[in-house]
Amino acid sequence: MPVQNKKVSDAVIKRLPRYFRYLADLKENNILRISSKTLSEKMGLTASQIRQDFSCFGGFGQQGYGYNVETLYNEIKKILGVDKGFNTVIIGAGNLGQAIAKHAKFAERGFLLKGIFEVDEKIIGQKIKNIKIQHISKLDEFVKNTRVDIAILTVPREVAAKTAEKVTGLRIKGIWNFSAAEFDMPDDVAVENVHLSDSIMVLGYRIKNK
Amino acid sequence: MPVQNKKVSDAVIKRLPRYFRYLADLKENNILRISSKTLSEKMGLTASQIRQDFSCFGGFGQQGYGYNVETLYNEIKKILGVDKGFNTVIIGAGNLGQAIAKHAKFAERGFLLKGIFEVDEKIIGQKIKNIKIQHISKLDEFVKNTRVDIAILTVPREVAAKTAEKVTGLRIKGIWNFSAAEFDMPDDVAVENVHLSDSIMVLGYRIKNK
DNA sequence: TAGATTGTTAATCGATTAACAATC
DNA sequence: TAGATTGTTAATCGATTAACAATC
Repeated sequence: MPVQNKKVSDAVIKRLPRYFRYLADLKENNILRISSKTLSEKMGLTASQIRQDFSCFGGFGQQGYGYNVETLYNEIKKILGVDKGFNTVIIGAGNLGQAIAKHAKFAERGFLLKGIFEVDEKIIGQKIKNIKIQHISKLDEFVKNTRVDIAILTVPREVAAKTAEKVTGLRIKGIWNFSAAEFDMPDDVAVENVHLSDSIMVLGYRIKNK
Repeated sequence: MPVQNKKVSDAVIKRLPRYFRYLADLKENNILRISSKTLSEKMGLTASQIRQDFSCFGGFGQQGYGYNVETLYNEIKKILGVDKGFNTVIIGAGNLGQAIAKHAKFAERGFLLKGIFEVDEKIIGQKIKNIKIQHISKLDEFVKNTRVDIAILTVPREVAAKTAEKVTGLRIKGIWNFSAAEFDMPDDVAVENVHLSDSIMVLGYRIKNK
């Protein structure tokens, strides 16, 4: 059984979704097996790194054969928790919050949107994907009835920290943060920042220095 | 003059926007100077790393004093190219494309939206921030009249690679890619991927393994 | 001046790559 | 079987951290 004994490094974890995408693609193209060498050429990695990465979780290959695409896909799916799925709520139904709510891809990947919360009365009551946008004050009651794994934070910077605190108080264990704020959270809360401004600035730098 | 002789590593570049954010914050709070030690505590880095990072660009501090916030802010701004600014176009005016178009923050950071392009006739002709959404076929002519540095790609995965090629053919030097596709580009084109699905999957992993 | 703090060189740590025995 | 390819151990590379002379 692929038991993960020593802590897996961040670098490896960040590559997992990329492996997952490539394997989904191979699967779609009815490719049954793949060697670390072939995969490395497709992905622009070294074969060595691929084997090292997978071996963190026990290794799923077979000498002389390579990896069975279906098996590997399923294993990574399990490692990422996508097989079990996660329930999410969006907090902040502005432009970005609404765009994310409407994004079909997340559901496909096992991230199910269960609720949308806002403070702006003009937006509250509207429906997105058959989910009625509620006032943020209703969140407490909501989490009592529905398991919520992830809060997607698309609120303005000024209220982000406060909202993050509120959310962790409700025992939500993960925050997907789109606000420009950063916050320290208790150790049992996972935060993943999507700083779009940072990302485009890195692009700017690269253009300038090409 | 802070001349950058040897290639600056990716790790450093990715930290620059974060420094920039923290410095903007310090500036806003009328803090005039800061030492690497104090900044390191705020940001959760080591003072050593901060000094190493800045020294890649020549070093902006002074012994016994630390760094002048305003100066450092301006230097990083220059390094990132934010002072000169970048012109952008959005290609794909779906939910995400529209949300990005409406996002005020990018303009503040020197990324000016100049055009929006689509294929869906139902959307074409609408206006966002006083910019009329045009058919993608108008892009060629558009770039003849307006300098475009960055194409923001919010098109479906299936057409992403083709669109990226089109864009580079028009001499646009940077692609901010939100589609799940990946593409190899000529060396003089910079691509920055924002794989939202990857990001939320990493979060899922972390929640599961806390 | 004395204390503080830089920029840089050296040491350490961790991640990537290479090599290879094991084996399908 | 012989060839292919794994998982893993060892070597290398690069990034982070520590130390410290220089100096404001």
